[in-house]
Amino acid sequence: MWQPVGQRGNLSDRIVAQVELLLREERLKVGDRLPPEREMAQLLGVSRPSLREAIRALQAQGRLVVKHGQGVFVCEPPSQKDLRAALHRAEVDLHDLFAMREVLEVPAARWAAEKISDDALAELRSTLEELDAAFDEEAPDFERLANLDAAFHLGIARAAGNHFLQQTTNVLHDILLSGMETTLLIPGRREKSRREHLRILAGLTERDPALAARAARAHVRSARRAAFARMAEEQKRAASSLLDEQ
Amino acid sequence: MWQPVGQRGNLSDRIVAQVELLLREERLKVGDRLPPEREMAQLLGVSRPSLREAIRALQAQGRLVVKHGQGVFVCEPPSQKDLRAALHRAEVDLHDLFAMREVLEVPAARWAAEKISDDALAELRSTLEELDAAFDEEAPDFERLANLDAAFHLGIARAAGNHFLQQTTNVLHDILLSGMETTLLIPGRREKSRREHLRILAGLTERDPALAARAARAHVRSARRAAFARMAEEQKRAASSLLDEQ
DNA sequence: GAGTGGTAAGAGGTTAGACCACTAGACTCG
DNA sequence: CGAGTCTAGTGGTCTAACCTCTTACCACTC
Repeated sequence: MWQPVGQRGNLSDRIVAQVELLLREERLKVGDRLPPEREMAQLLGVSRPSLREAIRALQAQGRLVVKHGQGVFVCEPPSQKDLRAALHRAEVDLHDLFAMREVLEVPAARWAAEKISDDALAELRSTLEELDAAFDEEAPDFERLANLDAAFHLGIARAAGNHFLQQTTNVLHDILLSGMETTLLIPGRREKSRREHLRILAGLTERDPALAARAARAHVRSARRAAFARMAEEQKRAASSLLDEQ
Repeated sequence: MWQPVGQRGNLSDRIVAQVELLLREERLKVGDRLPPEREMAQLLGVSRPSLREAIRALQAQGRLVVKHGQGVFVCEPPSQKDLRAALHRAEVDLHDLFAMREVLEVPAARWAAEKISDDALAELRSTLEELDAAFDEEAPDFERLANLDAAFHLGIARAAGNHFLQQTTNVLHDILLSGMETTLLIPGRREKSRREHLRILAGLTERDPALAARAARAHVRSARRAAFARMAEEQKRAASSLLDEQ
């Protein structure tokens, strides 16, 4: 399992690659403890500082967690979030993200309403239907829901016919997804979001730029309110659980 | 700048935090080289391995890039890199770029007017003075003019306080520069552009968001008109020279 | 028997100093 | 003037030691 690493490239990069391989092959599973640093360094045929650099890099990527006096452990993939500590920093960025959504998606809806094709319109409609169907499944797949929601907005950006706008919207939604900051699973949010989406779609169908733009603005603002409300809720819960522990 | 780090937590984590702070405050800018590891370790009052672990972590996050034999450098935030990579593949035309300038720079001016600091305001003013001086030189350097013009608009995006807006504006102006699509050298354009810049600056100075936003919109539209007028002109000239050759 | 405290083993944390490998630019030679 | 060489400075790696924290165990006390 812990063969000496190969030849090319930075030593610690090679170590990182090897550990990532073991993670992919699930020979290292979540919760496993790695060998002690000294021992692992010997197994890999490297020095301890080099191994530690590799561990640092994997820690920064959220693949490993290091516990002083205990060992190095494989932790959950970052998709399953529990990083309560990062909430504060996330909030700062979230303001920026939603502000940018409004900046980008309102003109996108306006331009799309002027020039969207019937095909693209049909595609948007079917995306919304898929989203609706995905909600009604027994075990709604969070990632699928988030992707379908993003697909709807990206479809509008594409229909707007501005490549720069489209790519920027792409990156923005990537960041939103990776931050798992979607509001879809908030209780009561589903119906609201659904109505808002339909209003945007109506604006596009009517080829009414002003209507589409208004609907897009309303949607982004509503999503933002929901996101911040949930965040405040989570922080309150985190604070009270801290008190309970005392 | 490189004060010894504080007390709590892992040493290399504290170093990471300090470097991140310098990056946020833009005391370290994209492309900057960090001090040599040995020197930097001494400045921070830590050992070289500890510093190297911190550098590894920041490298894994994509904030630093290490070049053997050269040094450690600050690189673009990942989201900006993604956007640039995506746009490299897609072809973007001038219509798209100017449309996006309006989308981005109008809100930028509005937000900047609400929160710009006196320092940032002074910097913008001096950028405009430099731009004016550069015009009056015997042999105006086109690249310098374009960079100063971009610096003014990027300064506004920075003052708007939204990182994503700032990064997107960065990429946008890079593309404009690389396409040599600046309107500054068009006859009669200098004075007009100067007046428009001053109107934006006035809006910021008055802390009047609506005024700043209107001035920014007017400026982008005027620049767009100038660019397309010149382009039409050039095409006409090209066509007539083609006729002449026959 | 339950609770308390000390102790030691083993984990990560940090340091020092040395040497290797790569890069760029200055220098020298043809 | 060009091409090869040299050198200074950079990151890359290693060794070996010591520090600090966590845990488990065990003797001690009540």
